Amino acid sequence: MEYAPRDIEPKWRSWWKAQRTYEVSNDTRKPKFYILNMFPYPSGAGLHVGHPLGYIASDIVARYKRLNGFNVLNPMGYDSFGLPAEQYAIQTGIHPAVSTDQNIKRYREQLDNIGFSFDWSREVRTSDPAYYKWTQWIFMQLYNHYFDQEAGKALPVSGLVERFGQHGNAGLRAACDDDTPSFSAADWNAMSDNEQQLLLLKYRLTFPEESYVNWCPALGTVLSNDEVKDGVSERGGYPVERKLMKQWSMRITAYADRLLAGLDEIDWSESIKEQQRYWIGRSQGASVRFAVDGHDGASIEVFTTRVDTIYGATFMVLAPEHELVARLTTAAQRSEIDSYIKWTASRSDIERMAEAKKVTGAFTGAFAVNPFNGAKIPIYIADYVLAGYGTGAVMAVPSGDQRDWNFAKHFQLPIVPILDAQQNLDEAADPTKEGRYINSGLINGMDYEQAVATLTQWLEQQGLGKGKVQYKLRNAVFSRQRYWGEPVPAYWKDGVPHLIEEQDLPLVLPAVDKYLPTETGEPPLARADGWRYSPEGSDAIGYEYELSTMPGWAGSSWYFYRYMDPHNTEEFCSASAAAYWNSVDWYIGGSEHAVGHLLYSRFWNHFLYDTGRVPEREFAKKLTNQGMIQGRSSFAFRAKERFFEEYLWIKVLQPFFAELGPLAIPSSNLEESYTYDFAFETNDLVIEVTSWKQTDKIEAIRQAAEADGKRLLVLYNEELIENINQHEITAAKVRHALNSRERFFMSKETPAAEQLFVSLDLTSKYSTDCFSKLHVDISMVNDDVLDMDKAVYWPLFEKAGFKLNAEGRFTCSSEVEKMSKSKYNVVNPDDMVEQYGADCFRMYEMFLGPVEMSKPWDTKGITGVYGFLRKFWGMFVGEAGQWIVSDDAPTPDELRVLHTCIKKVTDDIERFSMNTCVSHFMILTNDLRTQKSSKRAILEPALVMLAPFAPHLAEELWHRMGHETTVCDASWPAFNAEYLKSDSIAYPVQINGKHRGNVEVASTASNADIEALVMAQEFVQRNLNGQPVKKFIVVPGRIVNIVA
RNA sequence: GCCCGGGUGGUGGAAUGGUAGACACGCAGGACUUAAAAUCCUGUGACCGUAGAGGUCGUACGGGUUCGAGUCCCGUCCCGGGCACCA
Repeated sequence: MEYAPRDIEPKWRSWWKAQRTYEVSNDTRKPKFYILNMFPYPSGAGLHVGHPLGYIASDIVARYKRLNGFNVLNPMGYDSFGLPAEQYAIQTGIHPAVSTDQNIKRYREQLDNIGFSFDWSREVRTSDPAYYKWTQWIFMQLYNHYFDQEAGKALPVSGLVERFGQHGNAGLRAACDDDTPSFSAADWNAMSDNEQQLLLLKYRLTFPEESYVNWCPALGTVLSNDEVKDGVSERGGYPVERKLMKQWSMRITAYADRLLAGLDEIDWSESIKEQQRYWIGRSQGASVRFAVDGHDGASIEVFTTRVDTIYGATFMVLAPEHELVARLTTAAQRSEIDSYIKWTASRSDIERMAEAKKVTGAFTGAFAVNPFNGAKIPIYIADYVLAGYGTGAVMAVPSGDQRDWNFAKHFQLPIVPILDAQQNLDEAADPTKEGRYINSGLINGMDYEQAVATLTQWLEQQGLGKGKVQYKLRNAVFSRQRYWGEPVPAYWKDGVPHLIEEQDLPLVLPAVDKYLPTETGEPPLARADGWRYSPEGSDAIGYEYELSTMPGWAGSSWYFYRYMDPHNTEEFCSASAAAYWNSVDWYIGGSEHAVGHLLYSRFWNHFLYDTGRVPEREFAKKLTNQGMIQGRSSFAFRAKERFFEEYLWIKVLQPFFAELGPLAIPSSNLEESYTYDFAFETNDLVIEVTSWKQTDKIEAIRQAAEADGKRLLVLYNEELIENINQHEITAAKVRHALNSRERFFMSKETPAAEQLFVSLDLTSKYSTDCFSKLHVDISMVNDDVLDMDKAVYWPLFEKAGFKLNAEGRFTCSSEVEKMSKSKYNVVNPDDMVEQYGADCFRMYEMFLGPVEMSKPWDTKGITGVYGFLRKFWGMFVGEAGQWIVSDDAPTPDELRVLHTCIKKVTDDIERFSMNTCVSHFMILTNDLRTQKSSKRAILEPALVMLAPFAPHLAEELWHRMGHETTVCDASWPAFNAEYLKSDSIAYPVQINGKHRGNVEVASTASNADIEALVMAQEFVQRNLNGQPVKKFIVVPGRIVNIVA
């Protein structure tokens, strides 16, 4: 009986469901293993073949670990808040919860089809109030904590209040806003309750603050930096402006040091760690205050990583947006500064990038005073200094910094060497730290270490600066002006935020009439009736809730804990569940989340760890990035107006021109230069090519022709289309008009075709602006040839004509790009599963190549995997459907084949090399079939090994073998090296590193035996050709190399 | 410009410093068939060669280390991804 996945797969899927095969208990003595996939956003497009790649690989690991005696947590859920559902709601009025629910159903069906071992009883959805109750709860914990630098961790704000009442904030080392004032206990106690609350916000780990955001008026929302591309929104391409808004913010900067240090503890890919390090951007240096000459009280603070170069600072540069610029600019320089500021404001990011090498700037007319030597140095502004980074000011040291050097050269500012080891300062800056300082007052003669210590100490004594560590990392904006997200559990009273009571959680999203911002620009939640909170003791009207919602990363920052204890109504996760599952052992997902999700999650996890709620500082021990599956897109070329002119010129009119002489030929500026498209020297006919819909144009040309005394032939594009594959017909029309005496020729019939597509291989004859390149659904294209029968039903090809190639076929071009519905290159797993079965689909996805690498999807090779599964099945079940597995004792050869496979597959799963596992199974099957072997002692272990890859087939054959419980609970076969031993070893023999032949040697042979045997070989002597042997190398079990 | 990947047959890819190209696709030839499909068998890096003898070249390019390099080191080029005047 043939292998029939269509019969066996649904059967076992429902059996697993009935048996609850994949439900996992928290209560077991078994060692645990927690494997996790990044959960998907359930988009309306459904699952495509790229999604399951990581899921299949992790499912194999999950099943493998289970076979090895682990209690495996392999959960799945949905990151179900998100913008697409909201956009859809705006367009259709359908509540995002409804469309999200539908999308999830579809995802679930597709996922179920592939036979994953997910424990669906633990599914989570971030948009479920029972889930986001705890997202809100964690938000409240963050609000109620501050980061104490002394303790190196988060502590309750209640402790802070107590401390303020007794000591003020003197001596407190805590993460806080830069503008936090110093105050005494008396100051504190004299404050009103509101004033105290506002001050506490400067310490809380989440807090509202005015911050610049990327505001997109068209979308009515705030976008993150990575949602903005080239100054417009990535989605929709709407303009984005910088706007100051009150936003909730997360004080992630408090954890910068720990987030950086934690990277050393975890087995994540180096590229992700590097990206996070860069994002955190720690730099150690000093802040120095420069007085401004003639402006008492004004000072400019700079941060420098090279305080040792301060004597070489010959000018200062401020960002154009720096707050002091207006004040410092002298009357004489004002117009220059104003025009520079105006110019920089007009420059797009792209321009700034493109001209990165160009030096621009303007002098303010003011001078700063170097605190060390009192030197007055000019203050410039330039847009290479960023307002948002550091203090927005740099002390420029042209001898040590190339950018400063360029600037100094351009504005003819002095370049002062400060180290005796600096070289060639005429040509470039030299950033060395070697040598001894010169021209450097206090530190002359010192080396780098001494200089930094001396200068920093001096600055601190003088109160002019201090050693400082600075991070690029900014606090994370946490508000979104959107509807479809978690409501923030806070309300506003007299301009001060307050949390709602814990017992009132979850704060459920209210109904709104529309999902758009209000007319006054408030977020959609402002539309909700009665969106107010009435705490105990307040009047019935209550206070307005926060109107913004949480960002997408809120719910995904802790979901890995919810899977451990998904139905807990008392806690986000019980201590016992967290203690058992501990943290994620292996996390798998795309690298695009490197600094979004993966950094914010680590931040929340550090916080939860500080408050004693989770057992580990880092939530995932190991992380692997799966590569992207790219799609192969197909494109058809649609003719533009210009094509028809070129077509007439090339295919139809050439002979006529040869005869009658061309007067006008098409060119790109044809319409302006010539009245008609074509005219002849010796015939009074003129030709116009245009669409039949252009009646006004045709009439105008007709009048012009009459006035000129020309006879006019109008050829419709549409009539050319109808005869596009037989240009003789058009030629005949031209011939007829040329020879006629009539004045005006125009087709009377209304053409049926409206657009023309041109086969790829014909397009090269025409100029490139003759065509638009349009995506064609890949289901209609086979080997770049368009299936015309299918194409006619496709909306793109409505009323279309096709110019076919010489073989009468229509070809398309193709490109590899990201798989996406809008590119019509999506391959849906359902079709593959339908045709070949889930097991085959799973194995083929693995067989494509290493999981971590991106690769284009190509279905061609799937028949190879299908053939393998049929052969494997065929070792158990005969052609007539009879069971052909015997209980005979296996031969040493069969055992050797089996154990080779056990070893390789075991090793390769551990190192996530699934493609080679599939190869090993193929080799095993090919070997056993050659030996006509069907013995239970061999096939049963092989079947268990195959089970993680092809679970349905394995379950079927496992039961046919007489087992009643699931193959998932079998035991992974143990490798026995004994079976691999053989009596002889075939040594490859190299002479001077070149392979010359093989020699079969007894495995017991000594090196001397081997040498004697090898030297006796005819091919060895022949290749040595009489040369003396200098060295004879035997690598035991591997190779022999003779050096001559 | 900086950081991280990667570059191996017609294609996807394999190879703890030890016979480069496993496994699969595709292609070619053959078997079965009236024929086709399916299936099975054989061959398949390039080149030279009278062969299934034998040989030369070959893992982006140029050097190096080594008995031996796709793999390690130095330099160059190209492709992909990320960041971008970060003081």
